[in-house]
Amino acid sequence: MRTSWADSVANSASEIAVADNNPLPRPTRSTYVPPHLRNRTASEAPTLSGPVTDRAGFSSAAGGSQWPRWGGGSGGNKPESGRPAQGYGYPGAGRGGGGGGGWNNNRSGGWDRREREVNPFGDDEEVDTEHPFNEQENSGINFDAYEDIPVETSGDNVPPPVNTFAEIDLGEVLNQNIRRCKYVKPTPVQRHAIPIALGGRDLMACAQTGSGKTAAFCFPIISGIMREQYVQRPRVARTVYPLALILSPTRELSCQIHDEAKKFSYQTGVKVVVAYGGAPINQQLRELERGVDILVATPGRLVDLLERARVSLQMIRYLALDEADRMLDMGFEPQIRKIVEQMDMPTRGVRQTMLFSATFPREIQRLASDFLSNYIFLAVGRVGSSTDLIVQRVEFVQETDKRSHLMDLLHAQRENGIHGKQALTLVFVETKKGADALEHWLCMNGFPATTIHGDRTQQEREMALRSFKSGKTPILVATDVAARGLDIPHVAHVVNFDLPNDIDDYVHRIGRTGRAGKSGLATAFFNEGNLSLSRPLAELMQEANQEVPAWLTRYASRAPYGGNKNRRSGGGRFGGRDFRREGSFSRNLDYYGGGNSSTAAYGVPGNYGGGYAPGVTSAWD
DNA sequence: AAAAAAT
Repeated sequence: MRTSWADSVANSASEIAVADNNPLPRPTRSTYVPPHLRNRTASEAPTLSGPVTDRAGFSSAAGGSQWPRWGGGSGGNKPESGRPAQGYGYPGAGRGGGGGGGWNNNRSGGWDRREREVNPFGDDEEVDTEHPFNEQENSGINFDAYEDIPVETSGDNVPPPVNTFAEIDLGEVLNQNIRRCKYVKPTPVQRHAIPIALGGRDLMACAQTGSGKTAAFCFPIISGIMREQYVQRPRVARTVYPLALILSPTRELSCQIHDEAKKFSYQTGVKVVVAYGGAPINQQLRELERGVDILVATPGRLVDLLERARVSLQMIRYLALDEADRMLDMGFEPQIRKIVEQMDMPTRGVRQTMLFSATFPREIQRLASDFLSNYIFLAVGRVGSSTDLIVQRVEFVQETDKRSHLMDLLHAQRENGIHGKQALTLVFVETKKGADALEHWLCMNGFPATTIHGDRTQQEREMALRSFKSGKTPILVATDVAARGLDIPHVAHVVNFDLPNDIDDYVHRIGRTGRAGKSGLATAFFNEGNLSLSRPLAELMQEANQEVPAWLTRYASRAPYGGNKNRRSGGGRFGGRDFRREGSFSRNLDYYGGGNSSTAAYGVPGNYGGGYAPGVTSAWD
């Protein structure tokens, strides 16, 4: 039987009082610490925030600091990754003044910020330290859906995966937050990616957001920053020096990552700030000035901040690109190169770089390798594993019939729904104008809808998302701005009103449902305008054990090879192969290689039974 | 051709 989190917390509250040897003040409202008693550890090291081993509550000092102490002057290195000794300079040295020396620890501004930190978990209850990772607890993630998922890794000396959070020494404070999040055991991507990241290795990972991808790169980053005894950063007027940078392709996704990272870093002293366009910059500047360890950002706003010299990347130790293939495609690549290669960020091999996405076209992998050093490639998933959870339907609908067809779907859905309530339905269209038009039409016809796309103000976008999540407008019409990464609970149905031209986009779109191991439905409207998608779509559906309509198979068999960019560029659909391994020996398996072997890929159902089939797709972000 | 991302 399931025990609620609140119950177990209540039951163990008295034990905690004894068992908890965490020196930090509790986040309870009743605990008032007068100013003169605050920040006692800091008084032992006046300009710094105190030894992090105290703050983090690590069970041992094993490993020690992975990086050279910035104030110590010793040129240590990261033994695990064999990085060269780093001769960091001390930018701004001598410019600071006064008592504490010329350094400013941005993480602690004279008092311990944690005492004022808003509890992102919305309660002030303690967590169960007596029964860490109690298997009876339930995070809401359906772990059974993740059993026996095959994993492919390549690269030198891949650290072995772990099976439990307890096996990883992330630090007690972070462990508490993991329990507060009700994560009982790591998801497959976390099991593999966290040890790799903690080992200081660069990583290219194909993984599913719904199963905790954000945590997979956040935990090691937060833990790594905490493990620093302290970090001394330059003090240059109005410039801040984050230690970690997380980039994502949309503003809403950056916000989401920020929210998650804030939860994970609660009470750790690690400060997370988000910066994105469309919102007043002054507020973001103020947040930055209050100190930042982890900066989550969209590229445009970050470039702005860098050009204003309000942010410097020279202290960056961790770089994470979420939706990395998107970040490196034509639209974004120049900006990313500018940020990573042409500003003041430490070079690859000096910083640690982690790229995450589900889809990783070979061409993008090749590009991405510019940013990586001796990296490990990780692919988590199995033929049809995740998309098994999403029922995919394709219907032949002429352009002129799409609206009435959608109306039929929505009516049927409403009638089958509980109390006649409309289930959350996400409708993807091709254009911003089309989104507005469809939204208007739906509203006119009695279906409360809203829309999200790049022509709306940021306020409108955020309002639309809130209104959808809350069920106030249970239909959200969206462009591809909402296709990737967004974790919207309870999306029952994704409708591809207009299909995308790229199968990877389709994979990301339908992945907005069937999250966290739950089931979902995806319906696509297909017509002659989508011929180039017929082959990859039919393949994908077949590989995911979906029913492929005969008419679609016919279209697919007639469709010219190469109509889809992924066929050419090397597919990145799951099953994701490390492009470094695609030498001549695997030519006959390389369905995406541009060779004629690819024609063998289609219509060979015999391969799909077990294990990997090359070029397999799933809804893994 | 469209979408996203700075003002």
